[in-house]
Amino acid sequence: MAYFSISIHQWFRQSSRSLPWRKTNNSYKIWLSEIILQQTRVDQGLNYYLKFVENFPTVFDLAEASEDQVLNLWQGLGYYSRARNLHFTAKLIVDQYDGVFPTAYKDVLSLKGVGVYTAAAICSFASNLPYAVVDGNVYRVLARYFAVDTPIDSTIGKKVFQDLADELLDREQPGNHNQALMELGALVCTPKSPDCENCPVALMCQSRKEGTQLSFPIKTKKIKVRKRYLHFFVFCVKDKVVLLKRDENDIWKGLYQFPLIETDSEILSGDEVQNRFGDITAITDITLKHQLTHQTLFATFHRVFVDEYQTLKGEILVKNIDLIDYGMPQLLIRYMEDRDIFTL
DNA sequence: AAAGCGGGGCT
DNA sequence: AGCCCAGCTTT
Repeated sequence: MAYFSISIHQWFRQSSRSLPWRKTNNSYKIWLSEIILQQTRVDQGLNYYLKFVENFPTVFDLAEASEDQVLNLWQGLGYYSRARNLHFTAKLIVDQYDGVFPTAYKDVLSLKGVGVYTAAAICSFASNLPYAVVDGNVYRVLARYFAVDTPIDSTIGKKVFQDLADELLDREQPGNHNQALMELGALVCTPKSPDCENCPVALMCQSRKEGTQLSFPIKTKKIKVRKRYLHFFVFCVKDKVVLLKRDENDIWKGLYQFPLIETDSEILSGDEVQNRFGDITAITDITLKHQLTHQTLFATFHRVFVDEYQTLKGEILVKNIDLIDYGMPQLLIRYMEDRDIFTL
């Protein structure tokens, strides 16, 4: 076997973290862990994984849950389409596969929320099938090891790195090989300060020879952040508040929020409030800044105290103590905790 | 091919 | 403030 694979295997046996999804070959649990970990650090996803396994021990339990329950449990983890697709796929596996998680790569890849990385991960971890994973860690490790200057965020780059990973794959134990490669990226070949002194393949690492580790991997696209101004109206109706579900293709789809007026600047005119809600007395509370990857949100909260409220289409009245059961954006959770709205 | 989608940790 | 994370879907 090749130097690279032998070296990372040995390192992996000695230095890998003990993680719950590595102790099973239950493809349901492996699938669950992979969806949770998409674009998410292990430290952040671990508790969610434990919660989900506890609440939904089998795919049948997940399929029987409501989407609201699943989103509520997913609350705070971000990229909520993952939760909606997870639930959709659980129902599909029960309906179309009698609850038996598919094994063949093409079947796994066809599942909603499963792309080429996740399909390769599930197939190699659960069934030891020879598919090479390419995630953010793999891009970084391979780009540095071979000093590949092809941008990873280009179509050609994706192919170059997938081909490289395919060639490098240890076909005797693809599952261990894939995990070792990713673990190396997560623990040693880290983005900002790689621990080359303790890297098992430092001897043959091309970028280390050149001292150019930090210039890899190459990315061309820059993140552009747009500003948004959100005015939330917290209608307090005795011991209840008004919520509605976000159903647009926008951030937080599927989560619940307070009635909202979005504006082009921080200015909200009285006319806009009048047109939307009629004659109300709103007390402007506070503006919170909330940073998402691609958006900077300025959320101003207005409190409206009324004895009665005629709900409009899609709106519901929820007791404050029951708010905990609704999946809501982290920004609103933060506000409600600050104002003790959960217990009001 | 490019844009859109969260939240948190690290530098 | 910018970058990155066990990426995928939609446009």
